Amino acid sequence: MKQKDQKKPNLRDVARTANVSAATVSRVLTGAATVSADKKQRVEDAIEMLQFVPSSAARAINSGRTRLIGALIPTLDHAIFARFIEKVEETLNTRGLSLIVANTRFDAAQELDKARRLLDLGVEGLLVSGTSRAAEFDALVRRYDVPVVATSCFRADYTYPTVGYDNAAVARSALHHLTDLGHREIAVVSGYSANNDRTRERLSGLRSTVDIRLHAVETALSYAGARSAVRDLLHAPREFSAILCLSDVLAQGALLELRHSSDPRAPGMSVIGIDDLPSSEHFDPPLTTVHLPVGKMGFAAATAVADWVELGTQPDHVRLDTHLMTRATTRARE
Amino acid sequence: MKQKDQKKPNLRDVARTANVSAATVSRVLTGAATVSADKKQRVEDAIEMLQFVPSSAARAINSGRTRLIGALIPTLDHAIFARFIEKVEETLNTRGLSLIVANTRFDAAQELDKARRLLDLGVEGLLVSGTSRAAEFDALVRRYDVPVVATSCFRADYTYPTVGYDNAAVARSALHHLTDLGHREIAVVSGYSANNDRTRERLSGLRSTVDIRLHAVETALSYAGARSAVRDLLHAPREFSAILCLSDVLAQGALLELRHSSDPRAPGMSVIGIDDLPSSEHFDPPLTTVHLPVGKMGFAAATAVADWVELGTQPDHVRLDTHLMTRATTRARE
DNA sequence: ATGAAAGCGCTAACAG
DNA sequence: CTGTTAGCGCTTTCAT
Repeated sequence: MKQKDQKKPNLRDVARTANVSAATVSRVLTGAATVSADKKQRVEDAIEMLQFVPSSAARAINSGRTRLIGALIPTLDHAIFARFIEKVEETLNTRGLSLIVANTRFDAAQELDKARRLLDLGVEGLLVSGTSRAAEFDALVRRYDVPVVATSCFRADYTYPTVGYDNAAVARSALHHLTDLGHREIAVVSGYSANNDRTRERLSGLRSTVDIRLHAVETALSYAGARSAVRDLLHAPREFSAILCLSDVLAQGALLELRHSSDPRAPGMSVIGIDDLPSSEHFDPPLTTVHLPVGKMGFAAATAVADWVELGTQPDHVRLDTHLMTRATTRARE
Repeated sequence: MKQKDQKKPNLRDVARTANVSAATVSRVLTGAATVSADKKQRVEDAIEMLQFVPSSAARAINSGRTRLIGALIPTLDHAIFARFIEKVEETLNTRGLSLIVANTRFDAAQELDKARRLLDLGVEGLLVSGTSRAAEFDALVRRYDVPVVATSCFRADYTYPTVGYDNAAVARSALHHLTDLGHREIAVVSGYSANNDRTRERLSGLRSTVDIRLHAVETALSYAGARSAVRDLLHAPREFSAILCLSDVLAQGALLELRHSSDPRAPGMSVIGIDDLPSSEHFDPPLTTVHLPVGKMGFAAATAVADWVELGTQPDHVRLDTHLMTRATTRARE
């Protein structure tokens, strides 16, 4: 009541009101050192009465820490990334860190831009997706000297530790499932590979196989994209008895198109996806797909950066296991 | 080369190497005042050679700004929230602000907790979802004195400005569509309302209508939840000719179950959703639903906090228009 | 145009 | 256990 309420009170004001030194106030704030119950009480009362809130900036300048981690992800508009980020946030929080998200829209230039922003904001670590980025990225990171962990892939030889699965192997396992069922002519539907190295890795895993005729098409990563791709495929002269979709969204879209289609091959067509979205299990029919442990990946990636930031030791690469979920959309070639 | 490379260089080091004062360095950093081309060049060279990066904390302490906005959202694991957040991030970025996300898992206690964290971190504004929150929330916000904008709803009488649509009206418009088609006995499938005020608002919009028999059930907000709810509904003695789902995930799940079902009523059953997920249009059959402009909402909400933070003027409530998307899953009662 | 000096709000080192 | 004294790294008057 004595002072004007115009200015926000600072620690010194609290000290004054509580009749103690600034150091003592700081002590009760950090909970670190021992303070007599009496003074502690007085300080807390003063804090309450002045409605004091400590300045995060001042704390940061002294501790040299911001407790912020930045994540550069292509988009949140895919269940798979959203789930990942959700788990990252949760894990970081248990480590006392907070998450700043930045969408890059699958664009290296935007990624670089946002990285600059985040670094400038003082993030203590960075999470990135995949392994292909702008040339200036490394220099930037070296300059700011912050830990960087790459996710959604496993590449023991990459500049930064990777946390993910082997995309080539994943695609291969889907392919093997189809070939084991006797399929020899297979259509491959993927999102555009130009700006997506996960897609490229998966495609490369496929290319290395012989004796099988693959017919690959790229389309927009959506139901609509998949439907039109499958429609085109069905109209093309090329034969195929199975469709390998490089992600579940595409596989679900393909399934919708096949059901809709009057093509005689449609009912018997095998379809397999990659991701194992929550919805895939309950789709009709349940989608055969390769399960990718995104939740685990989020946890592992967050743990890796957090450890690196806190302990200062660069973490190892983490390879996550994936596995085939055989459900109802694949069958032996007739 | 002279000094040991162990410590990170600070502005003073730059000043020394460039043979200018700290003030001058600060000037070229902020780009504010005029500095002679010569000195400016020297400073930039020094910055480059020392690989100097300014401290965000120090900048923050002086400017009193963190440029951080916090968003408290239930989950990222729903397309609808993910899309919203994506747009928020994008919009905030064009305003020079960054987004810290915190998931609350539909839990008021967690929301309060995370709000505390965010505020403590120094966010300059907060985005929250819906209108029901912990009692202590308001006091917390008042104390930190930051702008708060509530989204996903429109409530002109709420404590904080709201940016969203009228959930009761939305549900009502879906209902009207069904009643216009002659349906009189309608099953209503929703997520659990206990922890979700959007769901409660939608339900309340429904309750206020007479002459129609509504049979409401709550279930998990997923394909699986919807499927089991519809299965139960079909087995129950209660009759109905249409299913009103309070969100598209549920409606899609219901459709899957109906297709799967051998119940004679299944093929003729009308189904309507709310949300208009991107996938709903391409679903088979295309889902009739009420379109909710989440992207616009993200933009509007971000703009509202950003304006409030920058200009200091509390924004008005924003009511977004929704509209019925009549597609293939609803038909006149036979 | 430029530098000296005075902080911003807090924590930490050091006495006592 | 507690206060005093220095800063942390930067921006900002205020002279010059």
